[in-house]
Amino acid sequence: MKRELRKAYRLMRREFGHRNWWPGDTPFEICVGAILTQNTSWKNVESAIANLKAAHVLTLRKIHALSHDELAQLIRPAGYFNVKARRLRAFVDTLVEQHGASLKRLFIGNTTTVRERLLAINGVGPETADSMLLYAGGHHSFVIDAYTKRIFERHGWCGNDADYDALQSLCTDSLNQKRGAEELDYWRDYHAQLVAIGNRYCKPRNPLCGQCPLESLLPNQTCTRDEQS
DNA sequence: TGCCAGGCCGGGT
DNA sequence: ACCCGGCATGGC
Repeated sequence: MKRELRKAYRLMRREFGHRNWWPGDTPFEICVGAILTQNTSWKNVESAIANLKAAHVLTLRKIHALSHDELAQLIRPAGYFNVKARRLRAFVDTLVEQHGASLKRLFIGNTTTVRERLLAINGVGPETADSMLLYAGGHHSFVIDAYTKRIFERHGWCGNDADYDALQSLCTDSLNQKRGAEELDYWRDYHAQLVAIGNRYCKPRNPLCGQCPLESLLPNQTCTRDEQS
């Protein structure tokens, strides 16, 4: 199993090259993107981010100063704009009130502590927290998402009942052969590769297309659909 | 046209 | 401890 997961990376990497992810010019922008992309396609998030940039408000202080309605309208293309405006505010409020308006300070400490800190913010769940930790904070915290679950389940690497923590443990325990910056890059790119696979090949209702680089890892070539049971 | 997208929260059992 | 409805736009 562990070997399978590492082999999967080599196959994806061969197909896509190093993804050099996450889209975002600054750590703060990455955090904003992490909240905006909740249950939403990245395309819509790009347009919301573009609005924030065009309005020159993509900074901690500026967002902090915006009214709810101003913020909500700017991020409208990302969907759930009222909810997400509230969540962005909760995030920047916490930064300002508890961490001296400094992202850097938010990320100081061991990964477990910082993760708890993030999860305590209303609107920041496991995936959002791990995305911030891994891509903005430089912490070794593996990101699990809907793609990860779908791909792992399809390949028999987890059951239908696997929850976030189970999948994260699986990844962490299987992909921890490297150290330091090398592992950080590995985990960042691994998740990026899964997203690429998910966007390209592993859609919910799509059968296998015969093109997916992970196809050779399937336990049973005759099993071509998600919903077998 | 309906279904889906890189979740998370709050209220009800 | 689960289960579920709600949240909303844009792309195919």
